[in-house]
Amino acid sequence: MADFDPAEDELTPPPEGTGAISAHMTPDRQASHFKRARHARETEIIEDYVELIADLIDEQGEARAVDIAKRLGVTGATVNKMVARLKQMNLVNAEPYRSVFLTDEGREMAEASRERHHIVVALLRVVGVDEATAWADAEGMEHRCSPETLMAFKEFVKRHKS
Amino acid sequence: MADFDPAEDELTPPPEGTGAISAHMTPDRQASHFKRARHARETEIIEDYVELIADLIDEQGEARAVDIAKRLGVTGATVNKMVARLKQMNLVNAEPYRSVFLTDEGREMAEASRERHHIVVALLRVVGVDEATAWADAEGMEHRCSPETLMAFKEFVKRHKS
DNA sequence: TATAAAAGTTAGCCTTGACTAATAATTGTA
DNA sequence: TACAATTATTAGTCAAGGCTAACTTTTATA
Ligand SMILES: [Mn+2]
Ligand SMILES: [Mn+2]
Ligand SMILES: [Mn+2]
Ligand SMILES: [Mn+2]
Repeated sequence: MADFDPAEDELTPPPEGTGAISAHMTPDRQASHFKRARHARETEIIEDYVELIADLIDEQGEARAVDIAKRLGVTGATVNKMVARLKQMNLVNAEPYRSVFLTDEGREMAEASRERHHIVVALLRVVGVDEATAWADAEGMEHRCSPETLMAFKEFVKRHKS
Repeated sequence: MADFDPAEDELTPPPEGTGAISAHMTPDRQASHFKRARHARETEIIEDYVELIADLIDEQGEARAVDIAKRLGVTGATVNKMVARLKQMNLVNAEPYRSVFLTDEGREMAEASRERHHIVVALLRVVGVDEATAWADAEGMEHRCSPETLMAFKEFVKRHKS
């Protein structure tokens, strides 16, 4: 952790040949892309949990561990441990044997995740991906799009929604 | 590992409300999306190593551990351990104190990864993402697009290349 | 050709995010 | 209200993918 420092993350122009390196893509800049990618990997699971907890609360009135486990396809033990982490991070409130609730911070993250998720699905649909595939692929892609890219997706979708 | 079985991975239609579940998005289907996503996370780092090794070989004639480390932004020790894993997986050939070479299988994976990487960048450019952001975001997104989505991207780019 | 610098290796540590198995608490039902 | 079924918790295990520090080998150069 603490491997990625946004301050030194200057976005990098593209290569010219087949490989990745050119005058614009120095080893250092490429390394910063990989660091950014590793950072995104770290937050992705947290985001999925929080978004799913919000979905359960909104759909069923509460988020029980057993339902979280069912929808994520993991065991209850895994959920239990992760909920403890989310609590530690002040994203949820949880008491033993009770269901899970979002803090204000958690709710905020959930809404943001949900919006990104939907933008990615919409973009995929607009460029011709079928609905089933769009929902499947968005589950991973959503975590790897920068705000800039999401904004571009949003505007592109708006222009091509017809 | 071995958590994702492509056979039972039926692609899933979308939700209707705000949350994720509807008649078409059952808990089971949503779980299969998450499993697919976890599977992609597992292979992503392997793909980055192999693609980078190919880049180094093509650009510099050989892939030395020190250069792999520099471009990935990790330590030499990390590269050493990972190269041992790649060798185990029959993706590279490597001897102590010598640089790393791709097996036929490794070269194949590298070419495929490279192509996906370029398709994703091209798609992002077409929908209005600037070049620097496109290269940064593609580093993560490239691993999370299904073949169906990549095909859609490819065709969309072809139609909108002008 | 010595010697210093650079590169590679190894051992040991850490966190994350899975798992199983055993146990405990809660909830539904006869 | 008992008791069974469901749900939650805890303890222990594991692999992946990072790290540092110490050491060895190779390579470059004085
Ligand atoms: Mn999501
Ligand atoms: Mn997701
Ligand atoms: Mn790539
Ligand atoms: Mn990548």
